[in-house]
Amino acid sequence: MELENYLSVLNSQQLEAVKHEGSPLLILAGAGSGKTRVITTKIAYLISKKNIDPYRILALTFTKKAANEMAERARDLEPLAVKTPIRTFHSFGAWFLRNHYEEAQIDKNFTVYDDDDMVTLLTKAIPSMAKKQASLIAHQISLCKDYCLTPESPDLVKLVSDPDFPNLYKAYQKRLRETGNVDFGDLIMLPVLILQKNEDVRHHMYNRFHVIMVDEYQDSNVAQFQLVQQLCGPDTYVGVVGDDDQSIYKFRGAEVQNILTFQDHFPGTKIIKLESNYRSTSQILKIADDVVSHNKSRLGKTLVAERGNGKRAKLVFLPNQDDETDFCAELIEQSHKKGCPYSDWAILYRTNAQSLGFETDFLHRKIPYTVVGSLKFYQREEIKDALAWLSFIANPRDEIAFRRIINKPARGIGGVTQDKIVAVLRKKLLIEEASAESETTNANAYNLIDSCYDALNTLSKRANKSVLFFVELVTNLAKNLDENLASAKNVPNAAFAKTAGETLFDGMDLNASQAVGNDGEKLSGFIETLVEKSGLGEYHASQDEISGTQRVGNLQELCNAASLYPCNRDGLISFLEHIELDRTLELDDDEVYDAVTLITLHNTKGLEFPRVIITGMEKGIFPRKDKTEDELEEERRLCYVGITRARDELYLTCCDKRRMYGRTESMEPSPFLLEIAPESIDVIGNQPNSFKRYRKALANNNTQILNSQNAELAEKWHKSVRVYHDDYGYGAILNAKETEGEFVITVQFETGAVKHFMPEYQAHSLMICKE
DNA sequence: TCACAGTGACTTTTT
DNA sequence: GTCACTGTGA
Repeated sequence: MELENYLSVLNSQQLEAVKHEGSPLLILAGAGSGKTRVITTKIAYLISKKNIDPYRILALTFTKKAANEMAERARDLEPLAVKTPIRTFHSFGAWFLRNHYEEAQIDKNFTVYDDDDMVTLLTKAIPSMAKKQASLIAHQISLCKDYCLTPESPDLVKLVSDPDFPNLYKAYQKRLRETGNVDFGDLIMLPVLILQKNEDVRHHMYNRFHVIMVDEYQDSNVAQFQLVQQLCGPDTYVGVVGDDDQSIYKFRGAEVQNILTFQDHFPGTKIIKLESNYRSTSQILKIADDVVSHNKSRLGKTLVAERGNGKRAKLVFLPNQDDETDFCAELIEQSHKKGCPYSDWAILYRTNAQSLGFETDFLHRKIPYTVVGSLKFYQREEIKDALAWLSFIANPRDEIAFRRIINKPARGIGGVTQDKIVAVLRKKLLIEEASAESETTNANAYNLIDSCYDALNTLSKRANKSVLFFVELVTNLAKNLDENLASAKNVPNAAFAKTAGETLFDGMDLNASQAVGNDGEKLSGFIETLVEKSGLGEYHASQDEISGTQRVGNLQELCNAASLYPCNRDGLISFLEHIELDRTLELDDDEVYDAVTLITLHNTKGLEFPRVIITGMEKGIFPRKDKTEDELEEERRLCYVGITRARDELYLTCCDKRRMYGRTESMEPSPFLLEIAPESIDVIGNQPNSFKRYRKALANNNTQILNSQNAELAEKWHKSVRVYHDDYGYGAILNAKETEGEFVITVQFETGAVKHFMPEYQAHSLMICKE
């Protein structure tokens, strides 16, 4: 279809946003208002109508899924958009660092440490630290990096008050640099620091990117904001899209201020609001609005439904979680019998753990499903082992990977021996640092293989033999990979060599999964060899026999995932990077089939489904227990996100009892359920008493009341009830409402005095008079 | 250095 | 109920 036709289907605000130029642009886009359409159309428009080189447009998103979808849609509109880098923030950061590894003082072949690796590294950097404390510190370090604060930043104390923390952070950074690797936070923070310091790099970026677009801007953190800021030169066009009501990543450093103060940082910003919702029916939107309107801190906007009234949503009360599973399964089975595809359905939950019950039941009933965003696969021991091998071959200074693989299967190389070898490496690095030879760190840098050799004569006879065996194993495997390099040298660039109008040798196009030739050796073959030769295969096969697990099968799965990558170092690095930046296991294309989606609420951002069931709508689960007022608002936004994923049908389920920690607990309905106006939703099943009481109070016009405990009080202490107080005598209730979570009544006494009480705490002095 | 058994902690949410 | 960590004995 011609672009004109695409422009003609846009509403006036969308069209304005697409055509806007000349100043920074902030699009405030409600859920389902077609913001992805606006971004993709804008990209196509810039390329075909404004003659912008597709290479010079950069689009940034938060998840791989969103990036892929955006790329696909842009390409459909304008084939040249295939050259436009549409990336996640983190994959952009990784690309940037591969091109500037020297400035960043990291290894060219760096890999990315995840949270677990951070914790392990911390315990090695500071041996006295217990694991629990290490997790806390690791989390705090991540948060600091989200705010782009180095150990030297004076603002560090604002985030973490512990006076010892800067030193811990510093020690961690030093150890991390020694490995040559980076963590997630570095992928954003290091580029910012380099750009701030280095004018040449900055100008290079100004030349490289003339247009920068950011999606889901409400979830950007301070570091990401600074990155965008640094990338923008005086002539760069910047456009961001976001919705403050959908900001759900504060816990990870997301800063709503970024969207609220965008205009201050980018003067002359044009703001365009998109308030027409093309996704959900108005019944569903009404519920979403009922809930989110209880938030105090929001810009405030009202979505207008463009899709008619639709079906009423249903609130379903169920005895326990098994009934919840059954209810969902039967609902889906029935609709499937009537011809509705499984893929119309999505089951949403607050925590990953909740997927388990659905998985087992669906397996049993033969309902096909996919679990989206589950990290489980890459958390499996055997997968971590294989990935550690790959990481170590990619970067032999990777201490964490080294420790993981050197003694697995057991070769008699324990912690003491490992420490010795690592100490040799660290000593050497220290000497190098002192003699300032750091420029030569990369190509033939001293690594753990070298230090293994150097440590040999200090080891016991047994350890000596094992270490020798290990280093030879690694060397041989690495040779395997490097020999392939010669034959497959040009494979990665081949796919682009012909199409590139202008060649930019910065690897931004390098997408291994597209670039592997049909005939070239595949990386999967290498991994198979590795699994066999390293003894991992045998080791895990025996584990399978002992406990009936599927480890060998999982390892095979990992090999399959690598089949799209060429068998050389570049292929290995891109494979690892791909996995590190997107832990969700992708299905092979031919395996895409009709299935129910099981997904956490967080993961649904940017997605939509015809039929949605939000499960576990119980206090303590959703919202989670011990939330402060601010966090409660974020949970409420999460609820809003969940509701607005639904196109046509919405179900909310709430259980009376739920098994937790192996115990069965009695649950209360989620306060969010109480916020939905009774006329907006049909109720099915046995309403809990607290819920009934609340609704009754609501009917008595006590609309203020939020929590069910107070609803109980409100039933007794409502307006115009006569009371007697020990000190003030007789009176009548003027007003009853909830203030800051407490139930407060106002009483007019016969003496004329007006007093406020919390009846909950006045049982001894205040009583209701019988009529 | 390793295997096993007992204990305790535990569940957010993700790139 | 499950998983991971710790300490003990071989």
